[in-house]
Amino acid sequence: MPPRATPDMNGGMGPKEQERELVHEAADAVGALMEFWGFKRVMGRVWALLYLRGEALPASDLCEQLSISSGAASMALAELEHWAVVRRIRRPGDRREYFEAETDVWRMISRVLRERELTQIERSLEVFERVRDKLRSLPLPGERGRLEEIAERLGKMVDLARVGRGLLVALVQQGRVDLGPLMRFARPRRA
Amino acid sequence: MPPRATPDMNGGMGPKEQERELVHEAADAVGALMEFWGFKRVMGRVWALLYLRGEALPASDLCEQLSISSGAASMALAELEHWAVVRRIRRPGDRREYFEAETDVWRMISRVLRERELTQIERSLEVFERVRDKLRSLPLPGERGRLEEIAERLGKMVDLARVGRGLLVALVQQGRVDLGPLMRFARPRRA
DNA sequence: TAGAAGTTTCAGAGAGTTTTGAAACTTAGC
DNA sequence: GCTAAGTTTCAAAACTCTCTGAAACTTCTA
Repeated sequence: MPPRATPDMNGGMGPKEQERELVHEAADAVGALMEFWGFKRVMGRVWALLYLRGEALPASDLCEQLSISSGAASMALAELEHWAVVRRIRRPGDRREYFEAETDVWRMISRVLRERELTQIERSLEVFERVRDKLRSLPLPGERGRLEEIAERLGKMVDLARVGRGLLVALVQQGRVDLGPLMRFARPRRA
Repeated sequence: MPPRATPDMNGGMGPKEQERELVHEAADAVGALMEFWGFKRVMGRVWALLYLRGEALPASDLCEQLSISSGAASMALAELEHWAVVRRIRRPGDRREYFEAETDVWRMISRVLRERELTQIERSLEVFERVRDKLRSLPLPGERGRLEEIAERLGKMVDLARVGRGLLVALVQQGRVDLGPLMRFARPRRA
C-alpha cells in the first residue's frame, strides 16, 4: 500500500505558519465556548492565546494576532481582568503593559459558577418562593383549588432551582482547590 | 400590637389582577433564566405561562397575555415544540390549536443538556485533541520544548473538557427518569 | 515638566438578533 | 370546492450588542 498524502494537506504552509494556525484554531474553539457561556467571543480568544503561548504579551501583539482594534482589546482585557482570568504585568524599562493568562482553569470556572450562575439561580428561586407564598395568601374563596395547583407547580420550580443550586454548590465545594477531585469524571472516551 | 399593612401594599388591585401579576412575575423570571441559558426570552415566558396556568391555551391568548405579535408567538411555539417543551393539541369542533406545557421539567432540562451542552463540549474537545496532536507532530527541531509546553497546556484543556463531559453525563444518567434521585442536592436554604 | 509611548474611552458604524404585521397558506366545516 | 378562522412565513423595522478609530488621558523617561 503506497503512502498517501495526509488528509489535511497542510495548504503549503511552513511549520511556523501551521503552528500559528493551530493555536488560532484552538483559541477560536475557546472563543466559541465562552460565547456559548454568555461572554464575549473575543474574551475567549484573548485568554486562550495568552494561555497557550504561555508568556505575557503586550496589547499590541494581541491586536495584531487576533485582528482586533486596540479598543476591543482594551475592553476584553478589562473584562477578563475583572474575572481574574488575565493579569496585568509591568516590566521595568518597558512602557507597555503585558498581559498574562491565569493558568488555573478550574479556579476561573468555579469563580464564574459561584458569582454568576449561582446568583442567577438564587434570584429566580426568590421570585418563585415569593410568588408561591403570595398566591397562597390571595383571597379568592371560590378558587382555592385552582390557586393551590398553581402554587404547587411553583413549588416544583422551587425544588428544581434548589437542586440546581445544590449541584452547583456541591461542584464548587468538591473542586475547591483544583480539578483533581473531579478528574474521576473524566472518562477517556465517549460511551 | 396593631395589625399593619402588608409590606407590598398591593397597588389597589383586586385579587384577580394580583394573581395575574404574580403569574407574570414568575413567567418573567423563567424568561430571564431561559435567556441566560441562551434561549429566547419569550420562549421562557410562554412555557411558564402555560405551565403555571396548567391548561392548554390557544395562541391568541398567549399573544394577548404576553403582549406579543402572532408571529412572535408562532415562532416561539415552534421552537418550544422542537425542544419538546410544549405540545400542540387539537380539539374537535374548535378550529384553533391549543398549546400545552410539558410538565416534566427535568426531562426538558436533561434533553437540553444532552443535545446542546454535551454537543458543544464534544466539539471543543475534538478541536483541542486534534490541535494538540498536530502540534506534537510539527517538524520544528529547535523548538521541541516550546511546542511540547503548548501541547501540554492543550492537554489540560482536554482534561477539563472531559471532566465537564463526565459531569454532564453523570448528571443526566443520575436523573435519568426524574428529579427524584437529585433531590438530595436540594438543601432547603442557603449555607 | 515635556515628550513619547501606550492605554482607555466613547460616539458612531456595523453586525446580528428579535419583533412586527401583513400576505400567503392551511384546515375544518359546510 | 368554498369560506372563514387560524397559523405560518418573511421582509422590513426596531433593537441590541460588539467593534472601530480617533481623541483624551496616563505613565514613564529623561
